[in-house]
Amino acid sequence: MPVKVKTYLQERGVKPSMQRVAVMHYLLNYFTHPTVDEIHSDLSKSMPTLSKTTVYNTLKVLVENGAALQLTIDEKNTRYDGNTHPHAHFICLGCGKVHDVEGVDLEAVTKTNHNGLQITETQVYYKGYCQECQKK
Amino acid sequence: MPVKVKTYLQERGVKPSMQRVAVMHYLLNYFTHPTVDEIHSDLSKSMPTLSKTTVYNTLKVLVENGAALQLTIDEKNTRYDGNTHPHAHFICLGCGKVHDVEGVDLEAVTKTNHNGLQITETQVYYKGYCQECQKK
DNA sequence: AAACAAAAATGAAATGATTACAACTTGAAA
DNA sequence: TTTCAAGTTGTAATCATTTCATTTTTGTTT
Repeated sequence: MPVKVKTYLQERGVKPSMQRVAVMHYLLNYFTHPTVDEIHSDLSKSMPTLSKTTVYNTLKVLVENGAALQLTIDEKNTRYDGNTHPHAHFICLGCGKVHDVEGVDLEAVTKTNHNGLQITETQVYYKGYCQECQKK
Repeated sequence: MPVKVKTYLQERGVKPSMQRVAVMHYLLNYFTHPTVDEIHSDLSKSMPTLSKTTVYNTLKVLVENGAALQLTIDEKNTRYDGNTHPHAHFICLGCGKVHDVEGVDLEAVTKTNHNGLQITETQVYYKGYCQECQKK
């Protein structure tokens, strides 16, 4: 771990409770773009009392403080990403997995003049089929 | 109306029932990126027996046949767009309105080499504050 | 035109993600 | 150590969406 998760949260103005550290730690180690359910059920193994409400609350706090990204690429479930560096996403319509897409210059996409709109966030979503699923 | 909605649907392989024509007509006349609820409650005025399930079914058919776009820019509600020409979208975090954003070259955004991913759709979403809401 | 079959529409009920809320716990400050 | 605000928990409510059985419509065949 490069930086302690506790410090990571404090630097972003998030009080580091045990539960918040656990969720943040999860997001900084598994870049699978997990759903609330996945985070909750995985963490429950080592923290049996962790409630799903807390996972919801925590993710809300993390997103509000720029410590996580909220993705709406998947119509079924909101997904979260601990990688807050701007990047695009791809969802496979075959297997449902979400991947990062590097090499898309989001800065460039955003810089265009947009008629006085004040843009705070840019999301680029691709849908299609991953290499695995193309074979089938 | 440039082309009859009935013809418009037939050209896209959608059987033009009364309900489908009504929904498609709505999307081709109101580019407000409406929710299912908005479509249903507006159309209900002139078609009191229209069920919300039918609106859901119809929108699914329209999206599957490329006659409408489904937007997930708004976390609360799925929104639909009768403008299927590729374009970016903006949602105002103040008032919640969704606007089209012209001048973003989606072709260019998509053309980049993405490691063998087969991309069938690209969505570009901006979030922020519209001119009106910036004043407040 | 009657009979039929397939497709579409309907409304009620079920599902499932998310939110609201009241009670309980924790941890830092006085 | 008492106090208080913030955080956590579990249950219940909410609300968008889906499922499903029934009814209606439509087009086709006799």
